Parts: sequence; C-alpha cells; structure tokens
Amino acid sequence: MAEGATRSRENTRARLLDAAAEVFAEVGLGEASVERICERAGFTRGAFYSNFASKDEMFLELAKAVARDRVAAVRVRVAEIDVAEELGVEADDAASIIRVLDVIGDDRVSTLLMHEINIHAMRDAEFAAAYRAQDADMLDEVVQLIQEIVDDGGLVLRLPAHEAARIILAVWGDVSGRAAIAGLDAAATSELRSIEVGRVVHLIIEKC
Amino acid sequence: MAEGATRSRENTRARLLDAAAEVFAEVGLGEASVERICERAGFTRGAFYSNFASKDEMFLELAKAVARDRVAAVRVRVAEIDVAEELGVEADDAASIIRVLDVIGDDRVSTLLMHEINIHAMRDAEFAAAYRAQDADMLDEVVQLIQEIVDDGGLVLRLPAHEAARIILAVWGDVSGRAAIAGLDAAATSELRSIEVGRVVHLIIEKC
DNA sequence: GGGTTTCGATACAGCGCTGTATCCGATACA
DNA sequence: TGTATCGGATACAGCGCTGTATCGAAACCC
Repeated sequence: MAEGATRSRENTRARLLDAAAEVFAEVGLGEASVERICERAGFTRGAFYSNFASKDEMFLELAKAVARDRVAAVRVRVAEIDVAEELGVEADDAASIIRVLDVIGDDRVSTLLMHEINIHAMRDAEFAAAYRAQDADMLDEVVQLIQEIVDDGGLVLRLPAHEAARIILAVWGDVSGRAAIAGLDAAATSELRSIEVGRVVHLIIEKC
Repeated sequence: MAEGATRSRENTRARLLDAAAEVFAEVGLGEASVERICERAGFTRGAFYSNFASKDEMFLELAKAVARDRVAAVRVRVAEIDVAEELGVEADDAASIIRVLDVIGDDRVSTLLMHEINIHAMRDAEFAAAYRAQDADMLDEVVQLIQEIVDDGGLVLRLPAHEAARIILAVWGDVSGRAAIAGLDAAATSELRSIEVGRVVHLIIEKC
C-alpha cells in the first residue's frame, strides 16, 4: 500500500468517475457502456474492473459523491453568508438564496446527471432510500439558510420554512431543466434562475 | 387498404406503443431493446420494423402521443369546470386546479415516461423543439384555467398568470417525482399532490 | 374461390459489449 | 539489485441485439 501506487489508483478511479459522469449525462445510464466510459477516460476495461465491480456499483458511488459534494458546497456557501451577515453586510434575501443554490449544478452535465440519478431513484427502491436521505440533507440545509435570512432580516415567512424550501428547490430544478432543454449557456441559465427563483422567494418571504 | 387490415395494423401499432411506454418507464430509453418491447407486446421484431423505422422514431411518436393526450385531457377538464361554474357550482380555487392537473400522469408509468421524455429533450436539440412547443401548449392551458378561476371568483393573483402557472407545474412535477421515488401508490400520490400543490395555489391566489 | 396484397414471423449475418483469465511493466521493499 | 506486488493492458469466449431478407398465412378484391 505504497503512497505512490495508492495515489495513482485513486487518480484513475477519479478519472473514471469523471468520465462516467460525462457519459451518463450524454447518453444515460442504460446506453452508457463500460467500454465507452473507459475510452473517455483514456483507459481500457481492465482498469475499470480493477476498480469497480460493475457499472451499477460505479453509478452508486458516483451518485454518492455527487450528493456529498452538493451538500458540502451548499454548506460552505451558507457559512460564507453567515460570516457576511456578522460583518454587517446585509444581503438581499432572494439574492442570498440564489447565490447559495447557484453553487449546485451550474453546468449542463450536472443537471443531466442529477436528472439521471433522480430517475434511477424512481426505478430502484434500494437506491431510492439513499437518494431520499441525501435529499433530506439538502433540504435541511436550505431550510436552515432560509431561517437565518428571515431571522436576521426581521422578515416573515408566508409558509413553514421547510415547505418554502421544498418549493424553492422544486422551482430551481424546473428552471435548470428547462434551461438545459433550451440549450442555454451557463450565463443565461444563471440569469434565468435568478429571475424565476427570485420571484418565488419574494412570494414566500414577506417584507415588513 | 381494407378496413379490417388497417384496423388490425393500427391495433398492433397501439399495442407496441403501449408496451414501449412500459419498457421505457421501467428501464429507460437507452436500455430498452426493440426485442424487449416486442416481447412485452407479444410480437416479434418483424412486427416492429414493419411499423416503425427505428426505436428513436418510435420514441418520438410515443412522446407526441403522450403530449397530445395530456393537453387534450387537461382541455377536457377545463371545459368541465367551465360548465360547472356556469351552473353556479362554485368550486374551491385550489381544488379546481388540482382536479385538472390530476388528469395528467396519475400513475407511476406516466411519471417515469415523462421524466424520460424530459431528459431526452435535454440531450436532443431537435426533439427539444417539439417538446418545448407542447410544453408551451400545456402552460397556456393552465394559464387559461387560472385566469378563469380568478376572474370568476373575484380573486387576485400575486403573480402574473403565466408565472403562476409555471410555478404550479414545477411543484406538481416535483411532487410527482418524489412520490414515485418514495414508492407511493396512486392514492397516496394524489393526496400528497393535493396538499403540496394546494399550498402553492393558496400562496399565489390572494383571497379577498 | 383463385389471385393479390399485406402483415407479421422466421432465418441469418454481423457487430459490440461483457466479464474473466492472463500477461506485462512499473513501483516498493529488503 | 533482485524480488514481490500491484495496476492496468490484452486476449478470448460468448451472448444479446440489430436490421435485413425471405417466407407463410390471412384478409381482401373481383
């Protein structure tokens, strides 16, 4: 278990996972062959089967990694906003939320991949359990964010925080999907999200 | 082109399309083989290639049919509500909208299929164009519905109607997806939808 | 009722993918 | 520096799917 070897192995795993994310996004889980993933990563199938038991097992791992990264990214952003508030920099309510959410899935590949993960959760009950757990984590994070913004700004919610979070996430996902369908680039997608999600946030948060 | 033969041919086409809808929902477009679809329909591939040029062409046709049926179903429900209102039967605002939307994709297969169609639209630009057109039609239908309910009830919208419709559809889709992931049956799904969509409707429609 | 057409079944050649078994080179270690 | 180990490449047998070409039977037409 030498350092170099391990590092190299971890590196090929990462490269394979990255390639898989792209391929899954491009053609979907079903049509993505192990061969194609390896080709994309610059390996042969030997490397794949040396690192993963099967395509499904790999997909599971990829989904876990994506979920972990998303929640972590949101958590970081929330913390950043906390710091900003403590420094007295009062941000606009909607803008804060959008800036936080913007960290998840800016790009096309992420959106496609999330949808692929989502639909897989509908098909596989076992996978669904893990998915729901991470979805709940993400929701909690957003709830907490909303709560802080409302408390610090002396604002009022028209809805319980966790229901508000659900709606915001739903609209966020909907806009992202439509942007991908419309073929919008990152900038345009971001702008569209600001507008539409901002509208919902202002609908939910009552200004006094 | 005798009647009987034609009818029979139409029948096999329909059976193949039904089977395809199930298989696409179960395993996705990519993993659905022509063979499997035919097996499900009780035919061999001979019948398939006699009726469709390819799996993709068939998917396109299926998507068109689904879209057509959905919009048509909504249109019928909207008309029903119009009649009810003319008869003086004043329905609850949220309930009316939910009853209309409930007509689209009650079941698990429809939800899966819609997601499959949706994700395919993200991947295929040409397909996306057709998808967006039908999506716009559906949106228009909901906008009209909202408008009528608001006008007849002397209510006020907190948002422009078409933005309200977008949000309602987004939440509706989100709830449907989560219900499928949770493995809820039709009744539970319907109930969950009532609650969550109802909440959004009440948020958007101001009662005077 | 015999010829014609049509629809779906069957047969076939071929390809791409799978998963395993084996091999080779590089790296770590003594 | 020789040796053991490990990671990835290569080789291989086999399967399932594809799409076409052909065939048989049933329905239709006169």
